Amino acid sequence: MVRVRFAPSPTGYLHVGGGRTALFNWLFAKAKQGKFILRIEDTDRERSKQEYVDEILDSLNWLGFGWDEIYYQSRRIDIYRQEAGRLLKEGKAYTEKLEGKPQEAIIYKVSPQKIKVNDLIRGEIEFDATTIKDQVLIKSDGSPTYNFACVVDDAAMGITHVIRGDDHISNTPKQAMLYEALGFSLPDFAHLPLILGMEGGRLSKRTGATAISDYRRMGYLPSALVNYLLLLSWSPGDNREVIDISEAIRLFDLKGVNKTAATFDLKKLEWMDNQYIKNADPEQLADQLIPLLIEKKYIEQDKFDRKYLVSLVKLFQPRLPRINEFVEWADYFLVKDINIDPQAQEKFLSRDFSREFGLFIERLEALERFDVAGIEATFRDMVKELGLESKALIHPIRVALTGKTVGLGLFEVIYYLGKERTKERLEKWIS
RNA sequence: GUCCCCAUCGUCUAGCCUGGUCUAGGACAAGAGCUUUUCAAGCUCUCGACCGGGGUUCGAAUCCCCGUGGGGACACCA
Repeated sequence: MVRVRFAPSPTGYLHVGGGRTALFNWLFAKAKQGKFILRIEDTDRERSKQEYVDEILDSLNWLGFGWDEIYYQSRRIDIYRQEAGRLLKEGKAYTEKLEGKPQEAIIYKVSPQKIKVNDLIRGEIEFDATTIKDQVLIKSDGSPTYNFACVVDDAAMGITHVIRGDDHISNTPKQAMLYEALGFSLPDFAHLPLILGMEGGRLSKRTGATAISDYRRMGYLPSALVNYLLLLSWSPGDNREVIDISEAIRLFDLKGVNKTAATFDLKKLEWMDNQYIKNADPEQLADQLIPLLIEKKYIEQDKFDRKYLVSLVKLFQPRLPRINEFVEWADYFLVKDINIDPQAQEKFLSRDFSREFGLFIERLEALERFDVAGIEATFRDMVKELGLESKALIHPIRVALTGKTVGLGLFEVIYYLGKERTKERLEKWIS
């Protein structure tokens, strides 16, 4: 049975690279009907924080990667000491006390040899152990080092496939030696290419958000982020790109993972997010928006028209790159006093429209069927009578009603704004 | 510095293993146009890549070597 693990260290938030590693592990487990194990590598007591553990678990849950088992290394210290003691007894390790350190450390004696590791993604990689120095197993404070705890745990937890970031390649020979010394059999290794920032090099705060929780906060749909991450260094082999998670489980294979580092591209993520927003349930999107709208004071808790909100969400769904954008894009449907973009005003409302706006209000008042088609028909008639081009009036009205130069079709705007609000906003421009 | 990994459009990638069907395909971005109303939606089109050099071969994006470039790792951090 396949058993894989994701082993984050709670010394920081779960970042995009970690999320992708978790995804591939989880996917591999699902595809092979194996187990996905979560191991919190919290042996560094100084830097490990409970808040980070919470944040990592939250992010993983949000992404939808449930785990079958969870372990904390901090609770397994005895096991590591015991295993190190064994190596000591067998003469494979020695102790050393450094000046200023509380106790002796246990150190593994590296013997010169060639170490070959087979990587499922890269094939055979050879290392020369003479370039590797003796490895500390147990530090002077009694805690294990990363490489040692990792090996002891992977063996103890029956991990069959170690799927992790490329940055661990150079740890692999060190770990391979420890497997052998401890008498454990080697798991399969698969090193995933790194995710780079737009300017090359590591994804960093400078080049954009790095934490999964940042993307959550910005309003990306987890399904879209997961789909985007899936496409970084993996491809189904054909041209499919929008692949939901159940299809991904069916298609995923380590063979489809390529060796090249991928650059994180926010534009494509936005496009992907829009693909998912389009197909999302508007009721659910509305639920997600409600707290934001309340915070903005656009609506009041339990005092708003939910049906109306949902209909607005539907209207904007095809266009939103992130659901949170709705707050800025649809504000004029929700607030009493709209903000008018000064440039838009300058461009479209610099002359006097009293006559046209006044006439339009009259016609709307007289309109029998106040629906999109009716509004459009009456507008077209009026424009014709005035001998104007429709766009000569459409843009100024849009700016007066929405404060923006871009947005929905004007007649939809009027319909959803309603007769009264349309009138009020147009009247402001009549002198 | 030492060790390791990688190399197809600006970006994500297909093709590479099993050389010919590749005048290299798709997507994002960008640009142009259409949509008797905007674009931030939709549709159409355009731009745009096999890092360089040597081999091997009738033939190389595909195989081999060297160079160059990029990335990663070299802690009693993980």
